[in-house]
Amino acid sequence: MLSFAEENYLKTIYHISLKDKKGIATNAISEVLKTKPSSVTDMLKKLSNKKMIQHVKYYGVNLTDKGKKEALTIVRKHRLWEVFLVDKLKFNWDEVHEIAEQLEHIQSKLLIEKLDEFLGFPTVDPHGDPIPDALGEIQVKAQIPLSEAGIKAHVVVVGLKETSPAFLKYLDKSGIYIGCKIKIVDKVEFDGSMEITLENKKNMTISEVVATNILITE
Amino acid sequence: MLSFAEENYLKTIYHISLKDKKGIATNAISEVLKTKPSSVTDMLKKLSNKKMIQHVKYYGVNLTDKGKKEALTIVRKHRLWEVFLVDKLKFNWDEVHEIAEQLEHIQSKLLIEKLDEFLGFPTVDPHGDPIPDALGEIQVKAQIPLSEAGIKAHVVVVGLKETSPAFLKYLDKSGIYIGCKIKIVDKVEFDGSMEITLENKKNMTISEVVATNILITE
DNA sequence: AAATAAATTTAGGTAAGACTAAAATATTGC
DNA sequence: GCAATATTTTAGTCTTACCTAAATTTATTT
Ligand SMILES: [Mn+2]
Ligand SMILES: [Mn+2]
Ligand SMILES: [Mn+2]
Ligand SMILES: [Mn+2]
Repeated sequence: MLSFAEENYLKTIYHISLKDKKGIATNAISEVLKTKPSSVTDMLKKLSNKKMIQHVKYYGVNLTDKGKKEALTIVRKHRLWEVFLVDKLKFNWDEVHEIAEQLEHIQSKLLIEKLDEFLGFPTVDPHGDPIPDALGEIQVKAQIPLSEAGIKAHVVVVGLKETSPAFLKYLDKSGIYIGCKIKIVDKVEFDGSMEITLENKKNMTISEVVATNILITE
Repeated sequence: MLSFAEENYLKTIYHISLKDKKGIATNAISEVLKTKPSSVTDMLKKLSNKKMIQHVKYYGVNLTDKGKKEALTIVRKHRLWEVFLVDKLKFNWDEVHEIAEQLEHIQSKLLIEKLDEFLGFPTVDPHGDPIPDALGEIQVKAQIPLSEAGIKAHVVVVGLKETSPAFLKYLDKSGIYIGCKIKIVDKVEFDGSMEITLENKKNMTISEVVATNILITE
């Protein structure tokens, strides 16, 4: 069994490792977790003893297979709970992270299996991030800007580049949200704008700026 | 903010206080929480400093209004989560307690309000125990044994005195569960057995032993 | 009314997880 | 290549929440 603190460190190391492929720096972890570097060093020793990480003094850490699996389990739980909060409890997608930070530590395999089923086995969370499956496999469908989708393509919105309130408000008004399906009807060469159809058959035109800031798959 | 440990102590003191109206003994708390009496004394000092309890050395503790309100909030969260686990995730009622012990500590007022709404504002949990409302008011309908219900009465099963696997199995087979409605058709004076009708119109006879171990309201 | 037993508190200690200050090591600039 | 700087680790504290052992207080016997 891992403590809350141990789980949070593993998850943080995992998240940093997606950018930094090599050894993760003590300072990088301390910045994310808002603890002092000396506290990080203490924890690294403990996680190293538990074979969750490999730690080379002064040179940084990497997750072991065991540690990576633990981290992915926590990420899975976090994202499933976020889906629950948004889809079932009608939270806004920008209100759920802090609560999921707590819920991700609840211990019960059966609970997560049943929650997954209750939610209809979602593959992305409300922010468009992929949800690892029960085996820790994460589906890394390439996320491309909507502006690069081909004509006649059917795509799914999975994320945003821009997250300013103004942009979110515009999307909300337009009926575009993470997970919604879009068909590309036409692209205007002149200004890069696109004609699209939403799930509800609503037809609309979006500017190139908007299209480059919406990330899709397929 | 209260720690998990502090919340667990308050909840335990509250539960004991439902039986023991006077000062709660240190030993009683230590038995429930499976900690040593000396550890309980330590915690009582802390809770006393926080004005959650009144502690008279060697004579026991009582919750203050503040402490009682905190305890009821935790009970409310525990029971709402149990309803969620049984009603939505299809857990069995005997599988949910341990998970609810964890979920009851999640901090978010809004979460509990939304969960309550999502569940349809339930008033009892899967074990028939009442759920305090957001203000900490608890509906205390008297629970009486089924054996004491009058002829022709329509009653609702709200709890059990006996919880042995054998008894639970029998109830399951008979179609009797917490929340089910029962009509009393007749009582046999000779052996105390009762003839009842279930919601699904099924007629059956139950022994006095069974009738005294089922708790009902109305 | 002592003596004994039971309950409770005090004293002192441990492990987890944070901290500060100081030492050790690595990196950078000239 | 070496001094200055940045990073990381070590050493020593603190708080929380537990523990054991011993002292204190209350309850029960005789
Ligand atoms: Mn999140
Ligand atoms: Mn997310
Ligand atoms: Mn319970
Ligand atoms: Mn219950």
